Amino acid sequence: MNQSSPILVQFFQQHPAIIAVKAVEIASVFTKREFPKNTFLLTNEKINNDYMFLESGFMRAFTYDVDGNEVTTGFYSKQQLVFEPASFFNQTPSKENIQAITDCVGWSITFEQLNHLFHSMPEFREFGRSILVKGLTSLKQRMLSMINETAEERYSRMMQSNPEILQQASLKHIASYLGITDTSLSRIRKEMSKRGV
Amino acid sequence: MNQSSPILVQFFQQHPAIIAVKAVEIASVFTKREFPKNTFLLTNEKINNDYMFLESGFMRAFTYDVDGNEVTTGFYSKQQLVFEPASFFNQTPSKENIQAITDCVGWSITFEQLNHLFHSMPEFREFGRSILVKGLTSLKQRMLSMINETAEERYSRMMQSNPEILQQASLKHIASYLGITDTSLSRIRKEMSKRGV
DNA sequence: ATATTTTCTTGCCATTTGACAAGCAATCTA
DNA sequence: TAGATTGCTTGTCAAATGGCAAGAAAATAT
Repeated sequence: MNQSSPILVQFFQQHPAIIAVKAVEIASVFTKREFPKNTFLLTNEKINNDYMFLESGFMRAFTYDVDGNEVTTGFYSKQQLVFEPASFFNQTPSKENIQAITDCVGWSITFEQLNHLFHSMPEFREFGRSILVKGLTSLKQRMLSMINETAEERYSRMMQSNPEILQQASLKHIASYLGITDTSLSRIRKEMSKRGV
Repeated sequence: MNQSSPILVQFFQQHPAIIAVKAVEIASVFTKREFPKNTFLLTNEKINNDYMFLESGFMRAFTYDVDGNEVTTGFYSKQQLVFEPASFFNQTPSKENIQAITDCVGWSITFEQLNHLFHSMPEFREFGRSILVKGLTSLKQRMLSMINETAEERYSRMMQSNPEILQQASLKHIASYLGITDTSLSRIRKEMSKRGV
């Protein structure tokens, strides 16, 4: 059995269906990974074969639009799972890149290992499903935010709910995540500070 | 064993991991449901307890924004599964409504029945996972479309990929799905027809 | 430390989209 | 069929955001 991470064990134990002993068993399958700043966990066209828990550091996912510009599709801070569901579960080439924005430490398993855990542990299946459902829910929320709110409101909301993003990611990355240009975001920041926010 | 639907059997059989005999076994658990035009499969605050395959007809899901306006979150045509993942899988009150836009016929199972199938049939688990992954993937795609494309491009894309929506849904429903006002969509239509599209 | 590159800000102007209101068309209901 | 409701279009104007370019600031490399 590998050396394993107490933080990882705790992460699984948070799930209502997973008892302590099982959390340890699950965590023991994961392998430690390190990603220095600016290196990639996943690059375009490759198959995502890491289901990775981020223990420390900060990452972002991005893809390219038709004009070749980067579009940030997600930010990941510590204590989150980092993987691209379509590529990982279908074992198909990814359209996304996942990059370490700071030095990162994580723990990962392969597709095969994950399937083995799913097969042998019903409670871990439920955990896995809840991760997908959570992903869907938060993406739906983000979609509604795109439809109903102005860019400034979306930015405000991000400041409140994920302030760490503002410290870690560049304005350009944040802007494309919010669906605006970096120019507009700069102006929004200015407006808000002028009004004392 | 219930009377069951050949269309439903075929639907499951399309999945690579599911063989004919299993498809029949799965389909047999589903119960026939009918929804006259304008009736609801799910309403706000209720727990979604139907994992439903739509055999014929057309449905839409919507929620309300802060000002109380309806926002269409999805359209469902025949041969698709209709349910709200967060409410169904977490068994929590739904923030969405799902309404029949035409008379509909479907086949559904409960949360309990689904879990039983997941538990007893690994291939159905895989099917279930692929449904969630597909949902995530198409929502991501829609998100990118919101970020990178103009409303006209989004509308064009919808005309190409889901022309049946244009025949079934009202302009207002389509507009809020595309993230614009009905007024704007009306103008976009006019512009496009002026240019001969 | 200096040079170089990247990131951020700002100005000017264009485009897209929204808000509101009015009118017309289509549909439903009694 | 008349009346009412709902759905769609259009006009005017305003707000939000983008495109482009220049410069300032910050980060990075040599």
